[in-house]
Amino acid sequence: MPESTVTKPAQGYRARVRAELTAEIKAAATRQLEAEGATSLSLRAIAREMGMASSAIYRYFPSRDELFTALIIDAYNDVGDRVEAADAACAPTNYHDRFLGVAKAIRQFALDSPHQYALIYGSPIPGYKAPQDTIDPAVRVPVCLMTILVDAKPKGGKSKKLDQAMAGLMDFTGHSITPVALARGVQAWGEIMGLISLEMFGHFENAISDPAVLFDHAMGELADRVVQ
Amino acid sequence: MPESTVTKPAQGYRARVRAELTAEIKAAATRQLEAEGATSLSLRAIAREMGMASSAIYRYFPSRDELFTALIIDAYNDVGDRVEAADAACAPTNYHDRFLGVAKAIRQFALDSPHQYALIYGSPIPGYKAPQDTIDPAVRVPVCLMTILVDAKPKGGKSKKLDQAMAGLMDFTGHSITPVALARGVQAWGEIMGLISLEMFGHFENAISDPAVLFDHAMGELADRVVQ
DNA sequence: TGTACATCAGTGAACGCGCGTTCACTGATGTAC
DNA sequence: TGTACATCAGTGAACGCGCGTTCACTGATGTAC
Repeated sequence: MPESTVTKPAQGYRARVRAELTAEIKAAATRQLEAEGATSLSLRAIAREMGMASSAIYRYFPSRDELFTALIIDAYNDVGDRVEAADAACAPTNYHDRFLGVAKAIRQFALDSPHQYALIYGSPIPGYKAPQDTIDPAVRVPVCLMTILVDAKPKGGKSKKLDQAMAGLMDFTGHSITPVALARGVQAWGEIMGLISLEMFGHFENAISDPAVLFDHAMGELADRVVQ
Repeated sequence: MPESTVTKPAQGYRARVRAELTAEIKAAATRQLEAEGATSLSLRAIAREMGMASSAIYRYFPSRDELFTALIIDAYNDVGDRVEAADAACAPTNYHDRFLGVAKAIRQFALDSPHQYALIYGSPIPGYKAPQDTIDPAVRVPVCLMTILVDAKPKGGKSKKLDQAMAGLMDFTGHSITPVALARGVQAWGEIMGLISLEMFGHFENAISDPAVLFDHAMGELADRVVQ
């Protein structure tokens, strides 16, 4: 309810209400995600929760898939924000802490938003094809990890085979580290995601009662190995 | 069509037909899984594919969830069979090869049956609660990995905190290796599953063009570190 | 400043579809005497 | 060996439900002159 604002409201009243409602729809969708999982997310249920006609959703998202895309991008940006913040909070040359902070930030994201985690790191949604716009948000986490790795200037042997197999990644690093060192980074990324996924998806049941302790131990050991 | 079998057919004709049809339903369900993903698996579609009334499925599986359970158990047993076979094919004291064989067997399973892989190692199916019967098949892979680890008698420090955090696993090993060594095994399991999941779920796109080369390299390095 | 028109948000009914599950039923196959 | 009965597989209709999406519409908000 903007009354007597002297300055013209930023891009108009309607645009602001629209942005708010768009956010609200995404919030309702997120809530549904948490209750039911990704595949059973329904436009009608969202509309119901918001007290509007189901057809009204189409003023904000042209289809169910577009809504999915928005949720996926938000999830990637959430974990991306956390990871970059954790990284930035460390002394730039303290690679060990930077690595550890990033790893813990990813796990914390998973614990805080398990369904968002499953949405982006679990099985792909059947029938849904991620558009190009998801790529940039998606790579923020690996980019952050690889940047730490490159900064740490790790040693490692050469390997023409590996070099070719990871051509895309090698280009990204500007060939400033060797393929074996880079592979170690990818392995670390794999170990982080693997441990978190095993935990989140129930594979530690009856075996590991305190995953946090194991994770922290593992990440300490991993950081020693990869960026020290 | 069993004609004039002298011996009485094993547990009767009907029982055999029944077993065959049960298998056929699971096969049709698997085919659907491959085409549509886990959540959109429908009893009616299976019945349609098999040319029978949708209600007939209920003679074989009392509900959709029971069918899911059967598929999940089959998937765990498939990867379990592969992993145990790969392990058994190695000289028992060649821990390096045993580890490598097991890791490659898991990845090969994922490549051969991506949707089965997603079914058991991806996001949980919303609304589905895995019953007790899935546990035994589910632990075959980690049990195999941990057995190799224990056989290799790895060194490693003590840690009361880790010991407690992994109490269940420690009990399984009969406390024959230290918690730090055991943690290294869990880390290895995490790295295997993480690298495969990143690959299968599309996170290597544009970065790693030949995941097989990276995986084999990583597993060689990992085996050196864990069981050598 | 006031008027005429264009844009937009939201409605409610409808289309066409698929789903899991139940139920009373018909025949065929097995079992007991 | 033959008969009477019980068991089982499979049918087809029905219940009650939810879904994504389209469409013509009503009012309210913005814009141009």
